[in-house]
Amino acid sequence: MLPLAASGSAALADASSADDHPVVRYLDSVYPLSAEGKRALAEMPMQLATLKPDEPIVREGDRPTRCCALLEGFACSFKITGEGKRQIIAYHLPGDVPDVQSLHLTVLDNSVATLTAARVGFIQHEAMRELCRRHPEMTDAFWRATLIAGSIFREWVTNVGGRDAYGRLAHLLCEALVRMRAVGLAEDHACKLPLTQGEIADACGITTVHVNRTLQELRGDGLIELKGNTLVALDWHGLKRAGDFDPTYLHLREEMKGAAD
Amino acid sequence: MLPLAASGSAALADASSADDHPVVRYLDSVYPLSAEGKRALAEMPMQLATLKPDEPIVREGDRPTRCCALLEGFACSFKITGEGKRQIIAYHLPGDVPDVQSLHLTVLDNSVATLTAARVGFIQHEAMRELCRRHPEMTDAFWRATLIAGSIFREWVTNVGGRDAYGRLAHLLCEALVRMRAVGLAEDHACKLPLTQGEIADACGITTVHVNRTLQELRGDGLIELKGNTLVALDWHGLKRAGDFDPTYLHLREEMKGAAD
DNA sequence: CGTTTGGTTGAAATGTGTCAAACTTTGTGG
DNA sequence: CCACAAAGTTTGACACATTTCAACCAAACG
Repeated sequence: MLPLAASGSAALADASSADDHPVVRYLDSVYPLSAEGKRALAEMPMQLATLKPDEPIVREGDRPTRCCALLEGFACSFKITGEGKRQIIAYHLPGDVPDVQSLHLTVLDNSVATLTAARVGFIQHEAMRELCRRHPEMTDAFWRATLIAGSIFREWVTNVGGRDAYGRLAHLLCEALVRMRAVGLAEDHACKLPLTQGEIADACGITTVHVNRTLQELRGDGLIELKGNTLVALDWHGLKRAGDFDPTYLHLREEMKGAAD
Repeated sequence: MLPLAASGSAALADASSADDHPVVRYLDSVYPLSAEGKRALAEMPMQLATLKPDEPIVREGDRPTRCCALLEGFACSFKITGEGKRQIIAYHLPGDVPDVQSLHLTVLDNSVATLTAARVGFIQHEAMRELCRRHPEMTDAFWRATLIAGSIFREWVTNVGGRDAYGRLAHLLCEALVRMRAVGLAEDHACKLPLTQGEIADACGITTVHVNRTLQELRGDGLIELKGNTLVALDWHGLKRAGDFDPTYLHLREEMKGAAD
């Protein structure tokens, strides 16, 4: 793991290849980039920040002048309902830019916070626009990334609206595994799951207590092993079946489809 | 109501002003268009079709070569879960293009069907791309419309995941009223609600029976009147409170914010 | 080592689902 | 225009999934 350096303002591109840049790696997996595109992206000036777990990044109602790229660690988008319940609406992996839409929608309609210790890079909207102007492929790449995020929202509506607790959890775990694999953070059918049961609960729209009981069911059925933040799908096909999981909605590129097997 | 003409292939722009075109009207409400932009949009060649209620338009898994513009009537996007449940993930009003994302994502991840009798226009992807090339403002307008749709998905995740049946229904009705008003299909706090209780149920992730009972609660609390497809918010502020409704997520333009009062 | 955070358990309360029937409205064809 | 069929709404009794609350346990941590 990279050391979590102190805050500062710098481009992330040093001697190392642009492919080491998490945003480059993710975006390239979504929409193949040219060498120049990658370099330009990696050389974007951004203000680096190191964050602790559970730290806010941006808040609902903000009118940001910059985007936030997640470089290392995990984060989530969420809303707080009137009764004070937190609904997690998306998980973010390294390379994600959770608030790209702030380029076009002035006021943020959800908050973003870290789940784990994280390193983020803030990129001025103007720099972003300049990049897209100079390298039209970047526009397409961000477009596609945004559309995929939208597709995931649709699937989440289906998940919380249409499946019971058992199915929701199974589906969530399937998605976690596939997305982790797609960015190289999982091997075979095991990965880190940097979530407490409470955070899983807030994403699935059920209680912590019920998450706990339902996870035990999944374990009892021999589908998963989950202890100390490590998730293993003992029976991948069974888990997919339980979660009614069809990875189409992730719109993986042909070469990455293997991540879903 | 316009007569539902037989299918055919034609531009919709005749002698009448471009502003009569539903897509022009909606897109302009999202992102103000120039006169030329409006004209170009209204003159887009499209294949017209007249559809009955509950007719499929496109299906999950399709790889469309054209987009579908809803010209008249109402439609919805949905997915079918493994247990055969239908989860409605979005309602579409006249002027919507429910599957714009098919321009960038080859395979559709949800189905679209009519709710009422409807008139739709199919537009070849190539024509769409040509339009955006010639009139960059159209790219921005469709972008913004897509982002707003994404924002609505986020709110729906919150709605089905974070609120009980009473709140979900209240929220849904608030959204319906505001969106209807924004496109001129509602006056004051009344509008047509072209949905059966079953269709409301499929959107909220609850049962038809429970929708029925909960609607009675809303009526009993003096919040709404709802009979024969006509919805009236008797107590708009009470309904907003009940649904924990904050219209920020609809990203209405300043001039349209009145639709939410 | 004590303190905190997250996980686990049990019993009772409750919201929502299920099933089956009756009722009402809408639409249609004779 | 009526009569009938079809579709949508309403009701009741009961089953069940999920919540609530409270307590206890285990692991992580300074």
